Amino acid sequence: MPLQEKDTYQEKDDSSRINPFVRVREDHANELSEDYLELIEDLIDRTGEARTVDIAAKLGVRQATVTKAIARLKREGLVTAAPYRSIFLTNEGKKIASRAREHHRTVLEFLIALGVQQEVAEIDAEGIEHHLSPATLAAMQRFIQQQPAAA
Amino acid sequence: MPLQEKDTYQEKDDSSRINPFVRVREDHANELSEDYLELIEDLIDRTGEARTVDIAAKLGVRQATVTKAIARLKREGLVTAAPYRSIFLTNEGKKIASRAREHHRTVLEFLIALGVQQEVAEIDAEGIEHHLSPATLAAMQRFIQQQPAAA
DNA sequence: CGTCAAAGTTTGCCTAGGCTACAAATCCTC
DNA sequence: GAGGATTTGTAGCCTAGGCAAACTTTGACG
Ligand SMILES: [Mn+2]
Ligand SMILES: [Mn+2]
Ligand SMILES: [Mn+2]
Ligand SMILES: [Mn+2]
Repeated sequence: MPLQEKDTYQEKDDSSRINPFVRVREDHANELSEDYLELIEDLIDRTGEARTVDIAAKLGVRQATVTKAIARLKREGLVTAAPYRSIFLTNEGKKIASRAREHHRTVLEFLIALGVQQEVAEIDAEGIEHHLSPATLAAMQRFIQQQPAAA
Repeated sequence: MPLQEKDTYQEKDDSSRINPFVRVREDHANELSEDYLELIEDLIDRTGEARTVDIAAKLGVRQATVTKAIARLKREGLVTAAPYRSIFLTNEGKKIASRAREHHRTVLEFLIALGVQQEVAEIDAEGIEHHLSPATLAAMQRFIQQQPAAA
């Protein structure tokens, strides 16, 4: 067998610890799904339907890119969509969308409570939201509570 | 000319505003460079040299992946490296490394000041650090100052 | 109802960033 | 100064996620 016995993924005295870089790559693997699902839910709530063209405009990508991504989400059982028709979330998709929306809201409120200007907070939240452990999210919520909804 | 006049990248009444999703994609395009450069500087400081095998172990990837990434950093003028020799930062590379390290330290201290456990903070910081506007970074620094270096 | 603009899809291309398998160079160690 | 383990590099493969261009479908409306 040509495979080496010991891989070099982790130092030995480190084998039980999470590698932060590995965690970040995992976060990024989920990021696109989360953003799409949250956005689709949002569009349905606010405009009645989720169309390729609107998703593309919001995300700043071309429609072809959205079509391809939707195909993947369909494969993963997170959305349903018939050709030339708009997009719907499965129950599984709805769960992820809700969680994503919740994270997003928490980060946004947290940054604002911290004193960051609304518009900047909205930009930064979009990236940060995918990299938060439950403990960090909890700390952010605690902080929001403690703040007297400042002026 | 087959190209459509109006692209759909931005809604019209929105054209001067930054699209958060576009910003996140830009952040991610810089992320790998920042992490590599920070790590290379770290290894040089702590062990005397930056070797492919050690970079791979730290990042949790295979050596072949590192070799390819280093080739890209070389192309971009951020590192120098002769075949079978260890890796060095250019001045440009050092600048980015220092900035990355600074961001990293700020986020880490901030999360700890917020009450997040050290180990969790170290994991989350690795992802968050790439998504921070100057204003948010400044707010974090303010918060760190205000905290009495709590027990 | 026919036309045509808007929306959606398909195809083919590209880069980044992973991987394995194998080849080559380096460098301990005796 | 061999020889073998370690390290580095190369080649080829894969997926994700972008793009443009061309094609197809839908549906509004005159
Ligand atoms: Mn996001
Ligand atoms: Mn990220
Ligand atoms: Mn990082
Ligand atoms: Mn870092």
